[in-house]
Amino acid sequence: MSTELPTKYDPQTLEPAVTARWLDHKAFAALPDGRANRYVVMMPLPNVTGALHMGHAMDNVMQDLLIRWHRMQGDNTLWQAGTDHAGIATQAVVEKRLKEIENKTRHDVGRAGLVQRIHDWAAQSKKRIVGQQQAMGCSCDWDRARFTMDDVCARSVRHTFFAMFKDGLIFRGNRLVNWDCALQTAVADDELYKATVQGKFHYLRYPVVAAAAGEPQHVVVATTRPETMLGDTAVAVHPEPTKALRAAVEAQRRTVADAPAKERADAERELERLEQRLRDLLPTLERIAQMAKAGRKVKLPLVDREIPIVLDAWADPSLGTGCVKITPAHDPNDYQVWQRHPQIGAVNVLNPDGTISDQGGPYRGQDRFVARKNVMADLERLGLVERIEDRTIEIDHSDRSKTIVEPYLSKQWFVRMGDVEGGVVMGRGTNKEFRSAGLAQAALDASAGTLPPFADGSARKAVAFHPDPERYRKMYDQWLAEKRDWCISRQLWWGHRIPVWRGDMATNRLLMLEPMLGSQLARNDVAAWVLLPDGTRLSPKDAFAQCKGPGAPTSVEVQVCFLDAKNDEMLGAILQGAGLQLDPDVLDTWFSSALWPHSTLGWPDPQTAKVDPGQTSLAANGITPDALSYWYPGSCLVTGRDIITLWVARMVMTGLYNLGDVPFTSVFLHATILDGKGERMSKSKGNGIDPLDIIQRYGADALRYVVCELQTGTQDIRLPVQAISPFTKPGEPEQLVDLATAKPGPYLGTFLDPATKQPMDLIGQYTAEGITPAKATSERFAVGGNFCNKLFNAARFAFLNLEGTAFRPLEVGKLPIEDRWILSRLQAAIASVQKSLEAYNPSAAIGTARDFFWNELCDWYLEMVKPRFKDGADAAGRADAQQVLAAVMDQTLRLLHPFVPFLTETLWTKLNELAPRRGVVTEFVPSAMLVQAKWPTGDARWPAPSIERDIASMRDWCVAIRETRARYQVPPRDRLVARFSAAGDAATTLRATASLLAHMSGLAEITIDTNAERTPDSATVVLGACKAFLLGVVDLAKEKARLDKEAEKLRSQIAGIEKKLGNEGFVAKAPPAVIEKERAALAALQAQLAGVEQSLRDLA
RNA sequence: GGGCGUUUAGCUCAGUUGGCUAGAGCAUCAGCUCGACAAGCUGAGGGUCGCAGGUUCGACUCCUGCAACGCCCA
Repeated sequence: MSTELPTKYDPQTLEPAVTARWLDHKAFAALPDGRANRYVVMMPLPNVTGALHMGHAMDNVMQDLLIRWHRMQGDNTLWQAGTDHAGIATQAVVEKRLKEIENKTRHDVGRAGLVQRIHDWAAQSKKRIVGQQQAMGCSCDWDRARFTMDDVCARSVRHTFFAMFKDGLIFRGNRLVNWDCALQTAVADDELYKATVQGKFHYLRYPVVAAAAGEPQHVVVATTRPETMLGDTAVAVHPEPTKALRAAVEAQRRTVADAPAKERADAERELERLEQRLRDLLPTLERIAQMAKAGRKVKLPLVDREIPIVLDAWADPSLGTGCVKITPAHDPNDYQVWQRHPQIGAVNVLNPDGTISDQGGPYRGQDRFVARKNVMADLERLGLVERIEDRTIEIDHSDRSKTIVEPYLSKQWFVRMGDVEGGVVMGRGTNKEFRSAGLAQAALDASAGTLPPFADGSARKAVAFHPDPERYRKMYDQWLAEKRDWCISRQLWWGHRIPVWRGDMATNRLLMLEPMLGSQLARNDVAAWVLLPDGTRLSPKDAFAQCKGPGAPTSVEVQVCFLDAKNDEMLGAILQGAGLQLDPDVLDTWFSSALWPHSTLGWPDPQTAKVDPGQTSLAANGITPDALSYWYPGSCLVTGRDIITLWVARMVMTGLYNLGDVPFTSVFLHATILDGKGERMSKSKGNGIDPLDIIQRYGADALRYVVCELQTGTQDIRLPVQAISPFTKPGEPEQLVDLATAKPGPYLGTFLDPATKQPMDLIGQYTAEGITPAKATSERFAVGGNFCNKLFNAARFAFLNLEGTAFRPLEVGKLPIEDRWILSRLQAAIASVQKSLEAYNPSAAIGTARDFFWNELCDWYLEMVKPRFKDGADAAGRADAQQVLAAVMDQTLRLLHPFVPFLTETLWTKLNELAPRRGVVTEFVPSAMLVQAKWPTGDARWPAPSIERDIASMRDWCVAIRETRARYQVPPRDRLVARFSAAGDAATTLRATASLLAHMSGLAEITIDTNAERTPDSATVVLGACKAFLLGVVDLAKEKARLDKEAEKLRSQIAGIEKKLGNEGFVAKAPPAVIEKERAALAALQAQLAGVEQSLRDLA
């Protein structure tokens, strides 16, 4: 297949052809083999909610960079691709579409119907995501791609849940959740946003029961949500109001004293307010605190319930009325109060749909906002409203439904993270089994390197973070150290269903069932618990024994989990008959994501792991080992730091729990992509741009180049984004609209075009609403396009001259100076790129590669060898030049391949045609495709420090001469005569490089003497102790002015160094090497100044 | 409220254990269509390193305080 390079760089035709070739040849396929060195990257699975944005592009490009680099280094490389079902986000999107398009709710289509629709949506989404990833050049083994709802993943979820449930690590408990009344599910904290709404602060009077003379008749409390009073179970007052208020006053006095002038007035007003309370409010509060100590109560109006007054520091005497109503089921702070005063209890007055529950007495069934009005009207009528204030309130809203969320007390499933009595067996039944105090502790030990050694005494590997190990480990450790239980249930239909049959059962019924159930519940693949009303958890065997005696509870809760999903049908029927139900909830998405590094490899048993048609089997085949034992534990996890707690920590925990080993040993945390305003790019904010937009305009290589360049260390990346206005008429110049300053349009992700005032849709979701879609772009990517264009053209030039290149072993020492120089620089560049990649610094790596390629290879070497390719040039010199150039191109393409794979792969094909055998001293290992070629290592025979110095000196002369030419406006084509005045080493170097210097700086003739004569029309170039006269250039006045300026600059530099050296402290205390360096610099500058001054005298 | 981070040229960012005149790309200006490349070549201009103190012979770098911005947790 002979390829003809087009005359212009065109990524739009070049890149799809390369993608097709890679995929046709299955170039990214991973298969276990005999290699001991493996490199495994588990892709942070994108959501099937929608398409990828630039943040994903960063994540994917970083992974591909590492993967291609390791693949070329000969590692057995697996990049495990896949997608996440993303429970709530996906269900919300599909439900929204169902409503919009068919005007149906999920209840209209039923659980199975909705799940089917989400599967259809997910399939579409997956296709789109994979398309994006392939366009970016992601070299994943697509035949191993997984979805978290696949059979292999579902089986892992089931096994993990079963084991944890059996170990007592999964339990059901009370929890205050953020309840989305529209979607009727709990939502996680990170699915909330705060919005300011106009609300009211209602002051309510609760009558004191049997108020004695001198006691207040009412306790006044304030609330923004008066309907929650129906669920009040106490009012709280501070245990020591005087002490607390005085402390607050003292603190405020100090604030006033320290306040800067502009804040003083405010601080003083606050102090005055507190002092006022000290006088007016304190006696009442003290009295109420006394009443609380005496166990007094207030009567909760409307529902006529007597509730206690409790002493709790949550009631702040400096705020509100100093007394707080306590609604444990509907407020996080009140929930905490309940934990401290368990006797007050909790009353849940809300139904899942946001209406008032049966507990709300007369208001039952009313929507919470309707009930709010009615409650207030009724209290008003009873004279129990003291006053109402207007107030703006920050309220949590659900990101998914955009409605106000309610704190809501409900039963949820949890994974116990804290330490457990007797510890937790990790990697049970494996040869890596060990015992940890608890799940979170195991993950903490993994980052600290304090996991116990393996049975054979070898150390267990730790997890390390890059590129800032301490900072990121701290984030990970701090979160884990809280060891907070992980809430894993979600009230959704989309996801892995919680595999537990549960229900309340009369105790005598349970005992009646013992003959039938007893043996089933004792099976190894059945885990069951019996919960007594006091919370005690018993095994069925213990329960059958204990519930027989007198005083046994009349009713118990039974929970049963089967290891094998098939048993949900067979044995489930029996349980259903006994009154148990399969839990309707599904698991948190992160539960299945946490298993990703081993579920995708077939855990718990790769031999029986089901794969889809066309997918690579995970089983051993008699020749090669199974996927799990070959690739687990993996190598590096590449992700953003926001996911350290949600995902990284949980993968480490489940890996240790299921397999007794960490899922990876390195975590590479890359930068977050921000928009032009410095806000995190995300789909839900509507500011995420599609990498395909960038690819369409600049090419995937350009995108990758810039993304690599942007990844420096820990610095987040600000990426100003413009919209390409879709309202430009054909023939008009394209209009770019800066999205950081554009006015937002009617929907999230839409903006107004300032020219036409029309809205445009940047996220492609509002075509139904009739909003014109617009592509995004960012001028930042032009840099990458420029680079690729340069690479393309440099290669084209090389290829013009490489026809008929042969390989024969060359002796480096006999090559011309420019060949030795470029090989020496190439060697240095390869070493430096390698070092930067090892340090997880792609920006430094691509920077070095670029500098080598552009500033050395293109700007100097290609120019320096041109004469050897001219017609009539010496044949042997030409052959050497061809061989060296082909070798340098070979190594450069290899070096650049992980960064810009498409273009380098294309050029590689052409290089293979022109120069199939290549090398300098020894022949390089050939490869049909660059993706599978060997990573360059350079050659220890290439470095030539003295030649690097000679060329550096030649370049200095060249730049100085060019500058002088530019200053005198000598036409570029004019060849000048130069006389150099130099002696010793400087003269030797000049002689060695004279012909190159003449070629590179446009000189027709060079003479070198110890004391060259200046002609009156010469411009003088001074470099160190040497001079050059450029003949026939000058007018005297201009030359004098130039030299004066130069002398002045030199004098100021000399003065600086002299001052430093004249400082006694410096000479006495600075290290000798530094002083010596300064002295040498001073001498060089003085010599140069002497030269300039001499030149000035010559002019006179 | 607690923790972490950032602040360097018009823009986006580098700057290693403190030590040459603080760098790069883009943008700007001047000149160049000379056989790979105008997405280019050659050259130039541009910075009180957020502010105020301190340590040191020497501070972009270390310490303290302040300010602005961002992220995470509550």
